[in-house]
Amino acid sequence: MKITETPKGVKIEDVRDLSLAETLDCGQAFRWQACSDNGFTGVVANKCVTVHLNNGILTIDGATKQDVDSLWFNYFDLELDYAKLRSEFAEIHPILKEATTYAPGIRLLCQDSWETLCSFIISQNNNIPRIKGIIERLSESFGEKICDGKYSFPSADVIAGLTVEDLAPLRSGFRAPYILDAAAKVASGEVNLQEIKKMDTDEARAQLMKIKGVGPKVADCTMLFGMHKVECFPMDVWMKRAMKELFPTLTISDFGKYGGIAQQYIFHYSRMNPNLFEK
DNA sequence: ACCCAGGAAATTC
DNA sequence: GAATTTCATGGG
Repeated sequence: MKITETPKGVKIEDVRDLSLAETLDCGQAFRWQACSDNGFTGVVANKCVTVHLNNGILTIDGATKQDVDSLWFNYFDLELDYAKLRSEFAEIHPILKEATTYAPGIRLLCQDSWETLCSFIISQNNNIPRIKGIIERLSESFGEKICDGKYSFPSADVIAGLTVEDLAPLRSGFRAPYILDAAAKVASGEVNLQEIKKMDTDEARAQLMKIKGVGPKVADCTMLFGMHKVECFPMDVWMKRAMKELFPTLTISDFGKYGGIAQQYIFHYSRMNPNLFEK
C-alpha cells in the first residue's frame, strides 16, 4: 500500500476489503458522521478528519503521513488480511459465510481503549442512535474543541472531576454514576488500561469488571474494539438471538481465535435482517 | 399505554 | 446460587 501526501491530507492506495459505510456504521464506533458524498467525518485521538474511499484509494483529509504511521494505518487494521479471514470463516458455517458476503467491507477498528470503555458503558440497555447522541453531548460538553463544531472525546481525568449533576445534560440516565466510576478508577490508575491490554483475556476481563456498570458484555466490547483482543465475542441481545436461531449447534469457541471479527459480521448481518428472527 | 434497546446491579426466591 | 426486577430515557 502506497502512502502519499495530498494537498488536503493523505492518500493510501491499494486498500482492500474495506467499506467505510459498513465499518464506520456497524455499531463498533459511534462518532463518525456520514457526509453527503459517501465520505465520513470523525474525531479520533484529538484529530478531526474526513475520509473517502474510491477504487481502493483511501483518502484521509486533515491527516499527515506521520499520522498514518502512528494512528490511521492501525486504526483501520490495514495490516490484517480480511479476505483470508473471510474465506476461513466461510468454512465454519454457511450462515457465517452469508454474513461475511453480506458486508465484506467490515473491518475491526483499533479504537482508543478509554473511549471504547466509556462508550460501551453508555451502550447498556440502550439503542444506537441514542448512544451516539449521549456521546456527542459528552464530547461537546467536556471535550476539547478540535475544529469547527468538533470536539475530542473527554479524557478520564476530566470526567473524574465531574459529578452526576454535571452529567445531567447528557440524559444518560442510570449510566451516569457508572461513567464517573470508570473515569475515577482509570484516572487513579486503579484500572490501568495500558496494562490490561497486555493481559490475557480472562484476567483483563476481571480487571475491567472492577468498574461499576461493567459486566462481561461491556468488558468484552472494550477488549475487542478498544484493545484489539480479536478472540473476544461479546454477547448482546442480537448475538444471543443469532447463536440460538442461526447457530444452534455452535459455541463461541467454534468461531476460532478471530471469533470477535466473526462476531461483528454476524452482529451486523442480524441487525440489518431482523426478519431472520420473526416467526 | 406498552415494548424494546450492543446490560448490569439490586432484590427476591 | 439462580431467576426476576429495577434502573433512565427516547423511539416505534
